[in-house]
Amino acid sequence: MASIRDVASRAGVSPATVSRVINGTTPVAADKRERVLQAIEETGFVPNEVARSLFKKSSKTIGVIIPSIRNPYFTQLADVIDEAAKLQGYRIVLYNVHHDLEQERSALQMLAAANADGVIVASNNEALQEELSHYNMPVVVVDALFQTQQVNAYLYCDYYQGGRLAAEHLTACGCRRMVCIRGAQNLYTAQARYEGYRDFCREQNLEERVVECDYDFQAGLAMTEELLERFPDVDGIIACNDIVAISVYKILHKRGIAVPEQIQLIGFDDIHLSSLISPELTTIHQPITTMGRRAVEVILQKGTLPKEGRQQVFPVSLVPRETTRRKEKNTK
Amino acid sequence: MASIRDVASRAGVSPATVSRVINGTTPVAADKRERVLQAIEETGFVPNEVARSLFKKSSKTIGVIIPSIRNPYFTQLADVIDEAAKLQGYRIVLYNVHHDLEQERSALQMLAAANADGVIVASNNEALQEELSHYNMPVVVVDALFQTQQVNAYLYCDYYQGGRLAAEHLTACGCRRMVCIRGAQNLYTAQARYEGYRDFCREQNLEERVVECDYDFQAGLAMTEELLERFPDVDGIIACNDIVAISVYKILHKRGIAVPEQIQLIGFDDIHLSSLISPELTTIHQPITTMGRRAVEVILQKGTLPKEGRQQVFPVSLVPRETTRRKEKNTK
DNA sequence: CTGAAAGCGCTTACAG
DNA sequence: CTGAAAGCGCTTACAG
Repeated sequence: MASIRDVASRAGVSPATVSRVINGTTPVAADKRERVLQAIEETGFVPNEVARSLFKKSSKTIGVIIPSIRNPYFTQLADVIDEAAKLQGYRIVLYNVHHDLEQERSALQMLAAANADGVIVASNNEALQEELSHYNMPVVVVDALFQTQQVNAYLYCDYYQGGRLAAEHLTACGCRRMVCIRGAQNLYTAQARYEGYRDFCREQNLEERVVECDYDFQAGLAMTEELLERFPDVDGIIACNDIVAISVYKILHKRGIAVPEQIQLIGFDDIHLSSLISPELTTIHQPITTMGRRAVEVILQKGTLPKEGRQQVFPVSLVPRETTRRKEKNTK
Repeated sequence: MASIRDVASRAGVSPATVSRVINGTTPVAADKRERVLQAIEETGFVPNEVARSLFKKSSKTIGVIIPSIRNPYFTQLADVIDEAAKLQGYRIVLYNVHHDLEQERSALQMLAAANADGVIVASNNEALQEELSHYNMPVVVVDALFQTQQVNAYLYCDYYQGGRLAAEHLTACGCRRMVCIRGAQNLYTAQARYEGYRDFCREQNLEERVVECDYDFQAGLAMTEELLERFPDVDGIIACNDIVAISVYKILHKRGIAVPEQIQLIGFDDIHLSSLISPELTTIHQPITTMGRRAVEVILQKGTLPKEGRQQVFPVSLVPRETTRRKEKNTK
C-alpha cells in the first residue's frame, strides 16, 4: 500500500503538505493541491488509520459489547446504535462476548488499546464494574444497573413497572393461576421484573408461582416442560423475554394447548419478531430505539453529563396482541 | 494511561526490556523481569494495540461485512465466524453495511486502514469486486458469486440444487400450483435458486409462477398479499428464505388459510428460528456453521489456497418439518 | 502557504 | 541478557 511519503514524492511536496490537503487543516496552494490529489488518485493511497489514530488518540470508533449476537434484542439495539453512530461519523465495533466475563474483559482491553472513543456495554456482570472505570474513555451501560456505579451513564427501562404491567394485564385477562418465568436473579433486569410481578401478586392476594430460566430459546423450551409439570393448572404465563415466550408458545402449541384460550402468554422487550410470529405476541415494550440513540449521544458528549444524570430510566408499556385476551368488559 | 516508558522507568529498565517481558520474545534476567511485572501491576499498564499494530502490520483482527444485522442468517454466520476466529486468537470486527455499496466500500477501507488480517464479506454487489482486489489482505466472499473473481475464495451453497429440492418436495407433497417467491435476480444466490425451481418445472411440465421479493420481513409481508391476489388458487409457496417464509406464514395465518392443509410452505437457509416457530418451518438447509469455519480457515492460511480451490460449493439438503406434508405413499 | 523535525507508543535489528 | 536507536505512517507545532 502506498504511504503518504510515496504520494509526497510523486507530487513533489512534503508529507506534511499531503496531510494538509487530505485533512483540509491548512490552506494549500492550488497547484500543489492539484498535484497531490493527482498523486493520491494514481497511487490509490488510503491513509493508514492506525497511524492516524496513534497520533490522534481517537479512532472514530464506538465499541459495543453485547452478551449474545443470537438474541434479537441485542442485535436490534446494536443496529440502532450503529445507525446513530454513523450519522455522527463514527463507526461501531461489535463484540459478542457470550455472557463471559473473561471475554468482556478482553473486549474492553482491546477497545481501550484501540483508542476507542467510548464503549456501550450491555452486561450484567457486577464483577466487570471495577474494570469499567480503569479506562479513560466514556462508558455507558445499557440494560443493566449495578450496585456500585462507576461509569458515565446507566440506561435501562422501568423493568419493575414492566413486571407489574404484565401481571396486571394477565389478571385483567382473567388469569388466576399465572406463573412467572423469571430470569436469573443475579441480573438486575430480571430481578426488577420479578419484583414487579411479586408485589402485584401480594397486593392482589394472588399466590406467587415462579420458575427461573435463562434468556434463550433452548432454556425456554426446557423450562416450559418443567413448568407444565409443576403447575399443571396454569392459566397464564409471564415470560422473562420475548424469545423465551416464543419457546413457551412452541411447547404449548406442540401439546395442543390453545393460546390464549387455555393459557395466556405475555413476553417482554417487544423485539420485531414478536409481532411477526403467529399468533402475534403480547408483550411489554422497551423503547430500544430511544435507548440506543441516547447511548450514542452520551458517548459523544464525552461524559460531560452531570452526575445526577447518570441513571436514565426509560418507560415501558403494554402491547396487547394475540396471545392474551381481555375479559369482555369494555368490549362493547 | 500508563505507557511502556512509564513502566520502564518505574522498573529501572529500558522500554525494550519491558517489551521483551510482555512478549516473551527474548529471555530477560529474572530480577528485572520481576520488577517489570511489578511495575505493570502497579500502573495497570495495557499495551497500546494501535502502536503495536502500526509496527506489526497485523491487528489480529478479521473483518466481517454483512448486509444486515437484522437478518438472522447473517448473525448466525457472524457468530460462527466469531467463535472460530477466537479459537485462533483473532477477534472479529463486524460491519453492518445495510446493503449499501458506499458503506461496503468504507468498511473495506477502514479494515485495510486498520491493518485487518483479512476480511470475510457477504455481499452481492458486483460493483464491489474491483475494490476487493485493491487491498493486500486476504478476502473471502461468502454467500455470493461474482462474474469476475478476484479474491481468495468464494464460499457458497448449491443454491440451484436447493431450488430444485424445494420444488421437488412441494410436488411430492401434492402441490400442482406452486408459486416461487424469488429474491432479486441481480443476486447470484437468488438467481440460482430460481433456476433450480424453473428447470424442475420445465422438466415436469408445470406452469411457472413467480413473484419477486427482498430478503426481509416487511417485504415478505407485502409480497404475500400480492401473491394471493395474483394466484388465488396457489397450493404451495417456495419462499426465497426463512424470514420471508415466516412472513408468508403470518399472512396465511391471519387470513385463516391452513398450512400445510391448504397451502404448503417451504423456506430456505434453515436458520435456528425456523425450527423454533410454530409450526416448524420446512426448509432447505445451508451448512452455515461449516461455511463460517471454512471462511476463517481460508483467511488464516493467508491466501495460500491454490487457484483451483477458489470456489467452494457446499451442499444443501431438505429439512421436512411441519409446514409441508408428503402425500401418503411410503407412509405405511 | 510550506518544509523539517519531533512525536504518538510500541518493536526489533544491532551492538555489546 | 540489555540498551540506544531507528522506524511503523501519520500529524502538528514551529519557523520561515
